[in-house]
Amino acid sequence: MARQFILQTDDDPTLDQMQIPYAEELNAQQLDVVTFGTGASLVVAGAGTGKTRTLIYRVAYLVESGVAPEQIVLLTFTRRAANEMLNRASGLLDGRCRRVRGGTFHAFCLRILKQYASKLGFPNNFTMLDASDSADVIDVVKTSSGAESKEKRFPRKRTIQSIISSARNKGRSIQDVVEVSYPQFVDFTPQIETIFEAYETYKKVHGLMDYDDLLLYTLKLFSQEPGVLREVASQNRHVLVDEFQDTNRAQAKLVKAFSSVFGNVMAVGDDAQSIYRFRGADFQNILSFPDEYVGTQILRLEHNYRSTQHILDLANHLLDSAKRKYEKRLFTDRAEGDLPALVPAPDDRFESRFVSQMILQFRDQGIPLTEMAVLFRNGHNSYDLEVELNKKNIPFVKFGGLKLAEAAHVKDILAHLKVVENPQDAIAWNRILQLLEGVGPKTAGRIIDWVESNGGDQFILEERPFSASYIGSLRALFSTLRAVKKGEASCAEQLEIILEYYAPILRRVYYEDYPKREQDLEHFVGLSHTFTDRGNMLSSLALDPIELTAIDQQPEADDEPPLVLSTIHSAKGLEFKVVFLIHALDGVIPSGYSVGDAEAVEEELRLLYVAVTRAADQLFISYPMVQFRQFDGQYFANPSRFLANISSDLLEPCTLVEQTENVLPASDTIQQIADGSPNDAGTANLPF
DNA sequence: ACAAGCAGTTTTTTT
DNA sequence: AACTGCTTGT
Repeated sequence: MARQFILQTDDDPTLDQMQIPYAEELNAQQLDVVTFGTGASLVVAGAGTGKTRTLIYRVAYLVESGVAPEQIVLLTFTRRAANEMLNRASGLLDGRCRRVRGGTFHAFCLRILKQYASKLGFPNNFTMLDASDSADVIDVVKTSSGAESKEKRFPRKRTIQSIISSARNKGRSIQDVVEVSYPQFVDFTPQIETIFEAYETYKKVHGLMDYDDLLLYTLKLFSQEPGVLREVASQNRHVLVDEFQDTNRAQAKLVKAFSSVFGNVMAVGDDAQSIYRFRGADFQNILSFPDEYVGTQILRLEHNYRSTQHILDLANHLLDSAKRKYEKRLFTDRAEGDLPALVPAPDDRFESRFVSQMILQFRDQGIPLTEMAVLFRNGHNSYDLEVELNKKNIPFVKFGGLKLAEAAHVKDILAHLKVVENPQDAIAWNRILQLLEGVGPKTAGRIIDWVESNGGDQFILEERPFSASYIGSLRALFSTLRAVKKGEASCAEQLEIILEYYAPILRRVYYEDYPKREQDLEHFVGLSHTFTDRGNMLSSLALDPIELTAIDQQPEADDEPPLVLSTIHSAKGLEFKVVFLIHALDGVIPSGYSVGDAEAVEEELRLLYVAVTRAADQLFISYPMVQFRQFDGQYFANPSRFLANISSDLLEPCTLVEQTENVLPASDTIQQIADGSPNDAGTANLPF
């Protein structure tokens, strides 16, 4: 090892000269993290141990010790998390903290690539592909590369996209991924490999990048251009990484690269909360961190401030049953509170009525809706509940599930913007051309070829190698694109131009439900005022998608702050006083797709752990006993295998009973009734 | 030859 | 709700 010379910093303020009384506001472990000096550190932080709070104080501390805020990089999992942290840090100290750079790995890489794209042979106006755009590229190259087989079992475009993405994220070969995760398609491995190569070429030719490219091309840029690496890394005096257990190989390498000049990295994570294995995350990154950074200090946060002992007991029990043991035992000083409740409901409807009634009841007791959350494994698990909440006029926001930019009509208008931004973007062209009457895949392809070879990027139609049946619509399209491109119009104005052109198309294509979609688009235009330029807006929407339901809530801003509905994945890092976990069925959690793969089932168990540890005071786990399916009608569903055989000291089984006595005429309330003796191990009352 | 419409299947989780 | 395969219509 090279000799180290330590520079004395005697004029920097000491702890007691700082504005914030760190020693008073933090416990000893937290203070160690916050005041950590230079070099590499790994913070192993259990759920609810004040990890976010500690990071915020760390940022404030660094700023107070004289580090320029713009030299601090805070990498988080969502932009929501980054903004929240920086806002809180600003509240703690002052506005300087807002100048801290940060966001997701993808967003951070995008900013670098927008600067240096040309060094990689990409135009700097390259456009982003989301997962379904990527699948569309695959659809195109599948046919043109002749790899497609007429056999029935050829994988769908979405599946091929997942295979390719998985291989790239895990740094493995296509063959490996197919053999391990998609054994049913082993026979098609050569074709998938061909498609993969064609896919990579296609993106290069058309100036397109997918999510994985943002990470991988940034790494490529760094290895190809050491000067760029030095330039970027020398701006990062301190690198802080949240949720390190959910980073993949590429992200771990990026952290190394970002910190390669100063060597000051702090990675914070919890191996027990790793829930993104499916997209290449590897919690081994935590375990190998000390090997990667010689001299790493390992710091721990173990004191849970969030949950009652009962909730922690259940959480600890779940981890105990994991095959791979996590050396973690959370403890708290908090009073015991109520036992977590396991509530079987006869069916979906009962479950929804139960949850919504309990929510109203807690609200009457003074708990604001925002302090409560309903969590579920899949985005669609909450459909029935959403109907019930609407009926009862309970406002809610939903995180996870369909995103605004993923809705077909929004993708349509965004595709018009993309074409103006990057006329090479054949996928966007394809989308907007097929909206024209009389234009299908073949004709769209021919027009795209024409655009590429005839400078159609000026959107001028002179000759007409086109059929009369659609030349009119094509003219209208081109003149719209010219109008969008020409003016110095704002994003919102550009969208208005497109919308005016698109309105009749919307009505024709989505004749069944266009009013709803029109509303979405209007909200979307309103929202676009926050963006300054087109390129920025397009990439922001791809990287930090806005939830579709978040938009419905906007107009009535002074309404009661809403209840949170969220997939467990999207609830990461959040906490609530009251948590309902619904649809806790076997086949839902663990997902039916995971059974058979022990590692995948383990991840589902961690997912349940994450859900349970979101709760501070009250936890209700419910499931419908009967499920409906399209063809075989009703069938009985089993509760999650993770909840079977849990002692009633940890998770209290409860029953739901329909109210029989009519206290109120139109009462359809569900009444919780003690079944048998009060201390009977089998059942219990819920506090009505 | 190609588009459009219909019927039947298939759907995790996210940047 | 979206994708695939099939049939019909231009």
